[in-house]
Amino acid sequence: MVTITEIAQALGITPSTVSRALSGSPRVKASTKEAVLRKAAELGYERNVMASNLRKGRSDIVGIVVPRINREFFSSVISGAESVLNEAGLSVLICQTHERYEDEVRALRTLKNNRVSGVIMSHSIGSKDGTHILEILGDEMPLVQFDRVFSYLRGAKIVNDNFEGAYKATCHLVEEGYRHIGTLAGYLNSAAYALRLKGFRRALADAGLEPAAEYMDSIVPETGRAAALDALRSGCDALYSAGDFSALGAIRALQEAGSRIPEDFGIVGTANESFTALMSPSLSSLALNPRELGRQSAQAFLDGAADGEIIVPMELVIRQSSNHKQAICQK
Amino acid sequence: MVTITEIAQALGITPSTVSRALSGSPRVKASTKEAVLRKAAELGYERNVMASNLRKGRSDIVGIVVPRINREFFSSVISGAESVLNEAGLSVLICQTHERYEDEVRALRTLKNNRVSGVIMSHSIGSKDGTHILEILGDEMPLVQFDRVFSYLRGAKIVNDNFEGAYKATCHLVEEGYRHIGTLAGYLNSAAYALRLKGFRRALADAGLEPAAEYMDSIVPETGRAAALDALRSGCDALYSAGDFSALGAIRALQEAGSRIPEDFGIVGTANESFTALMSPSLSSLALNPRELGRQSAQAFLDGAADGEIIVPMELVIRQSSNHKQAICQK
DNA sequence: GACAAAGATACAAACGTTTGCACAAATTTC
DNA sequence: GAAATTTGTGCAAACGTTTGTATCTTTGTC
Repeated sequence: MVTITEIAQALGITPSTVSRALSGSPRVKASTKEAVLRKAAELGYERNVMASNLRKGRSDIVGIVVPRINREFFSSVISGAESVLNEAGLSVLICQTHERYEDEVRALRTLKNNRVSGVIMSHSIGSKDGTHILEILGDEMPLVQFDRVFSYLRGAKIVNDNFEGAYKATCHLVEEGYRHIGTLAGYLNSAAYALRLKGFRRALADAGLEPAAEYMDSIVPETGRAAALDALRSGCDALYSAGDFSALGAIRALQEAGSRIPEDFGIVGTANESFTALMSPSLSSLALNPRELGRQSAQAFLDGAADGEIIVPMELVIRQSSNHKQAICQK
Repeated sequence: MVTITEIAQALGITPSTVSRALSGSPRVKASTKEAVLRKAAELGYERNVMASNLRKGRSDIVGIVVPRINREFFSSVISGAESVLNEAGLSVLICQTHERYEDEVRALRTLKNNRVSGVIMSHSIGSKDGTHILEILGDEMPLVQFDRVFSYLRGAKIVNDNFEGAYKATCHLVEEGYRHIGTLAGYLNSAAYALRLKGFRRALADAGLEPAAEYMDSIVPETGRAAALDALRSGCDALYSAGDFSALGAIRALQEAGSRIPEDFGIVGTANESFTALMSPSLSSLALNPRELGRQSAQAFLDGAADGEIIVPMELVIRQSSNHKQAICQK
């Protein structure tokens, strides 16, 4: 492995100058800089990152901590963050917590030990509060939280605009002509779901309507089925679901009950999971935009991870399951 | 940040002994070792990984290079590998190539510069051959390839048993009573798809049957639709698809053409994408087992990444789309 | 009790880079 | 034209760990 010392010897100058030349310091003459660059290329020099890190006291690595990487949402966030960070010459060290507090602690310690230049994370379900995070990271390490955030911690927080998103989704159902609209609201102990419910209610209130039904169960297909059948009995003609999986269950149940979608019943889900486009009828969904969440998180880190919340808009993807007007017209 | 030197001073010994004590060298007395450990805990010492890496000439980081992280297959591989590597005290540095040759080169350089202790990768579509990989990594760096492998490179290769898997899937269709079986074979310039076609043919040959049709298009829903309609016209009653998306398209087309699945027509896909379980009818699929691929890749690295191929079995997940016998019986 | 062998620790030199400070040369200022 | 400023480079000390070799201490052996 060729070092800056060898380059220096080859050119009859000192390692310091070579170092400065390579890092583009204004303190070295243009001609020397050029000579160094040429020599470096000639010898196939590559900076020893470990030595550099040691001297500088930090690495060019950003740690990302997520519950699981093999979830489309998280992997897309990572993908987005990685793109931005790579562009800035930084690499990404990934840790999974498997939703466990212990693994989260271990991951943060690993990152701290590797002297990463910052941490971007979404905490695990197992972490009931966030005190351990600052305990491990200390006061210096830049911290960016996304999606699942402890709002009382220092640093930047990047979240979807769940209120506005749910508001838009619900308005869409109203505009399509549905009038008895209910919701599958999901776990209300999560801030995201609570905001979606608020957005739903506000949209109806602004339209002069009452919520036709509110189901606070978890958002899996089974609860979707049960809620949809109940909603049908109580005269609902549309549902906004805070998750796609519960919306899927709802559609199946409604179809089996002989209800036509979107003619008789409209549904909008949330998350824009890949299967939503593949179903029949395809499912309208409020997209979470995870890549953008990742990009913004990375950018927030690059900008210094200052305290504050950045809100990323959600996009409503309209598909067959809520396309009431057009379905009616075609008949 | 507390260093081994401070621990040494506090105990009146030298940094060397502290270092050895912390790394569990047999050359230090049990009592000293214990004293060091206690003092280290007391002062909250944490090893400076960068200094350690510099001295040792390598890091405790393994690089993983994949085309895209936000694909279920790759993220699951990473997840599996990460689990095993973490267990062994190693961290994971992730790079995406976005299927581009240039990004792959850049990623490998980054890893090389970070002096990772090994590379686990699946090459991008843009890499027509693998010479650049060894050019960058040199002769020393342990290399493990998975799924998309250049077989002529040194190091370990972990691949699915595509032949055996397709064989099993096709046999399953035969056992269910279908007799005019075709295939959506996919891109044959990829080794995986070529092997699946071979497995398909062998299974039919062993059952004394002829392939009823073979479609060599890419495996997207659209080609699946077209192929399925053609297959129906030419008297097929089943298809093995080398991808789930083409199988999805096929099912939709067949349903629209009035064919009942699985009563009139059976289908098995490949990859076990998450949507396969959510469809109606649900799609039988040959699972790729990416987590296991990841685990095996990590293990192969830990074992020294010796030359050779490790073949991971695929699992056939039987769902409604091929459940001919039971569907018939129920009537 | 002397001497060898082993056991435990100390010494010191790396690893390759960065960076504050010093210094020399070139340029500007009055 | 001397002093002041700028510009470019060299010197040397870090950064904190690891590890080969040397040294000291203990134990064992005859």
